[in-house]
Amino acid sequence: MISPKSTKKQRPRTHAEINEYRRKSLVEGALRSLAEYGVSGTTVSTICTAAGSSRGLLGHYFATKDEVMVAALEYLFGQISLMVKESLDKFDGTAVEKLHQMPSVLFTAPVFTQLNRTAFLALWHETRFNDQVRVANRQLYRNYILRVERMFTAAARELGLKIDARRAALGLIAVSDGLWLGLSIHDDVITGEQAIEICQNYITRELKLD
Amino acid sequence: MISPKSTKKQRPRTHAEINEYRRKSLVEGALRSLAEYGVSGTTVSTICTAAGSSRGLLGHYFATKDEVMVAALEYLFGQISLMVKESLDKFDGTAVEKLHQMPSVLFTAPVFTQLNRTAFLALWHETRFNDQVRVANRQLYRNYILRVERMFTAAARELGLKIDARRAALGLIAVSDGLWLGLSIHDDVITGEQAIEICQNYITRELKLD
DNA sequence: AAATGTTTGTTGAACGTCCAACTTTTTTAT
DNA sequence: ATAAAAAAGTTGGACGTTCAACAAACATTT
Repeated sequence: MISPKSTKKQRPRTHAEINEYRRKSLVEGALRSLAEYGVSGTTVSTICTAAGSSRGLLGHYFATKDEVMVAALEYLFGQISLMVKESLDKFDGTAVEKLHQMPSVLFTAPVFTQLNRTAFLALWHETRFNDQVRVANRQLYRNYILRVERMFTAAARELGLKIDARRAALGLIAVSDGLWLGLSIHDDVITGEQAIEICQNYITRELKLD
Repeated sequence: MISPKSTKKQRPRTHAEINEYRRKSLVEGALRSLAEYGVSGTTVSTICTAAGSSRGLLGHYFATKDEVMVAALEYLFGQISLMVKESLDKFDGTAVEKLHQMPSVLFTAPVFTQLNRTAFLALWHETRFNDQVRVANRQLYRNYILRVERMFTAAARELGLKIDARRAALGLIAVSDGLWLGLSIHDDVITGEQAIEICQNYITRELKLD
């Protein structure tokens, strides 16, 4: 059984704080339950236990379990996007260097954790079988593709290259998704370092740098 | 509700035939139930209904539901491997041409069907949360990597090239897995043709043909 | 004291497993 | 070759469990 995540800040007092805290707890609890037990093993009980609340509280914040799943997907996707963005912003370099740096961010902590990988796999499954989750994921996915596409466009402009930025973006996302999911199951087949190498190799060739 | 698949051959008579027929029916029923309802929606009832048998029969052929899942993964993986192998054997060409042809096989029917894609995603999820399925998948995956690696080795030898065949194989598998799973959710984001193009593009660059 | 947040109790439906009765095929005895 | 016995295959209901959703009671903040 998952134990509730230890809270760093002290327990919130006002209603506004409580609302935010509980919603976040429940969403994070859902992610941890999904990562631990999978889709079929995740129930309202396991989510609430992981969130450190009682069984019934979920109904206070979400109308249905599906709604929690949507919120969990948006939260996970948003957190990862934010972490990637922050890491790349911190990394001060050209557009080419930033693009090249991206796989390192994707395949190291705090993005590349067992929790994130496994929860992502479970939610990916949900995306196929849960209409609400699918709709939410489609939009997130579209935006993700656009962001990567823009990175390729910027890098190509820097190099004075003409490339098919969309195809390049789709390819890179496919490679990294494939490695993310493959690695989420078989840690012993590929290491994170190899994954980074494969992705960087892809970028290098797409930008004709070799 | 899924209707049982229409049988082409007439009803089997001998015990040996019946055993084979029923086992296959149940495994295919499991795949169709997984593709239709996902992991959480697949029950002994849905499997047996899809297989055209009564609820109780599953216990006669498999000790547990998990055992059916393992059999379903092995069956699906085996069927796809066989179809790819047959398509490539039929295609009479050099090792380079065969490798180049592989994505076309992976991303067109009868390999690239909604049933196969969706069942595969569901089983991939199972692989993470079901020990028996994970063990089975690990071996299947290893063999798959080795086969693709050998194709790259053969192609490189033909071209008089020195390449990292294993990394090339892992990369191609990652791309195609990513596209398979991405496409199985969002048909409108990428088409099969684009997926083939992206994979062939990867192979071309790995073999330094551009 | 009113509103909001939270826990606990209840309900009906659906689940997987088990199993006793039934049908069909195969073996044995004549 | 035929009939009886045995084995194998199949069915659907009973059982105990678990679930999501609902309802009611309790606690805390405003």
